[in-house]
Amino acid sequence: MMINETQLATEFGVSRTPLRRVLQQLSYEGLLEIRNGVGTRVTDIDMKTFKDIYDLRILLAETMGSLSPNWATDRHRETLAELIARAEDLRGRRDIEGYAHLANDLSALICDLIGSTPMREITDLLYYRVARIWYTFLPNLDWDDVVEELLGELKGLLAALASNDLGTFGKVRATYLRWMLKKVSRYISSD
Amino acid sequence: MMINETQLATEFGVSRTPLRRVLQQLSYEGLLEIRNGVGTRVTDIDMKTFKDIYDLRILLAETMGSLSPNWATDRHRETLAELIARAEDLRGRRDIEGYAHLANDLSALICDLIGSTPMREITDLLYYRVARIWYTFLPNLDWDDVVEELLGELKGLLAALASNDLGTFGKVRATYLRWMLKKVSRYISSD
DNA sequence: TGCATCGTAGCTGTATATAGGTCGTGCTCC
DNA sequence: GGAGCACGACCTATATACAGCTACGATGCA
Repeated sequence: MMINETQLATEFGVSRTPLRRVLQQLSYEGLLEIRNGVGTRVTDIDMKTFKDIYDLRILLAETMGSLSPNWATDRHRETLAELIARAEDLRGRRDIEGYAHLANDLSALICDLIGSTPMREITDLLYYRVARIWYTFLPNLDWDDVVEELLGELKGLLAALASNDLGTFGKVRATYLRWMLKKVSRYISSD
Repeated sequence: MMINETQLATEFGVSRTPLRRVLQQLSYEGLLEIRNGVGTRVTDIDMKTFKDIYDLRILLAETMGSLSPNWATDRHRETLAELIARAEDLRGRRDIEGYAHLANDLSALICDLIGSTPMREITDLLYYRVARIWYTFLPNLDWDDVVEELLGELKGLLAALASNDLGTFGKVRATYLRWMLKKVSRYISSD
């Protein structure tokens, strides 16, 4: 998808200057490619990069328990319980946008449990870098399968939070990430 | 240290626009703090963040052998040999700027051995985020001690490269990072 | 003398005109 | 007919003027 600065600036009701500030940050985060004289386009991602990012996310998830974790509070547990309710609501109802919002909120919750600021920022960055790719694959996967796997993760995460065990929490998350990677890899190879 | 956009733009012979692009990126990387109506200042770093970043760098270094490493070439070994020569030249000659350049080049060499693009970018980012802090501590440390430790690392790295063992390479690097962290921590606590 | 308030200097944020770069198209020349 | 070159449309990059924000100090009043 191509992006036109003037057009987008008009659409948002601002001038090109603040818009460019945002575009350049997105470019820096790897979501856009800006080429002088040509245009700006949303990057697509190759399979190697996709796997590299997932490997890194898995590594970070497995380590989140040992690198200055935050203390889990009741608020975290309540939020997670809400997410489980929303996930159960997704059963049988093919709502990709709903799944996306749920995944975003879950990512935010997890980041909130990471006490190390640089690790939190990187975890957040890597999530948004592959999220959009994952969503493009979602329509090709078995919906019930995806929802059940998500529910399994959420319940595992809540159990870990209940005993305040962020080590296990990270391990559960890593398992889920591995599952996602495997799911997408299989789709790619069969493409 | 405070930064004035207009002044700095004049100094570099460009207008404020491209300068601001750079400042905003540095701000995004956490090296600057930009406040509307007030000014832009170089951030200083608290000890917790410093330790968090080092913990993360150590983790990444230890994992660089297993997460899609690049193949070491003769060019890498030659460059490393040059770095060793430069380090030996530093013996007895208290040249902090020379040490800084050496460390930068070493960091670039290491990043060049990381095949995973996101991991390489993060490794690079984290290096530059703490490098300037390290240099402010350098004058307070025993120079010979620092140079010998660096030489020890460089030789260890070269030995690992010789047998094309990036796992060991990362372990050696991690050991050096731990030493740096310990050195600075001790200085902080005794301050 | 203490305090509140307002003005102002100086900074970053935004808008906009202009410059510079890239690629496609069509003409020209071989 | 084909290759090469010049031109123009369209894009991002930069320069610059102006608006908005913040901190601080001067000033007037209690």
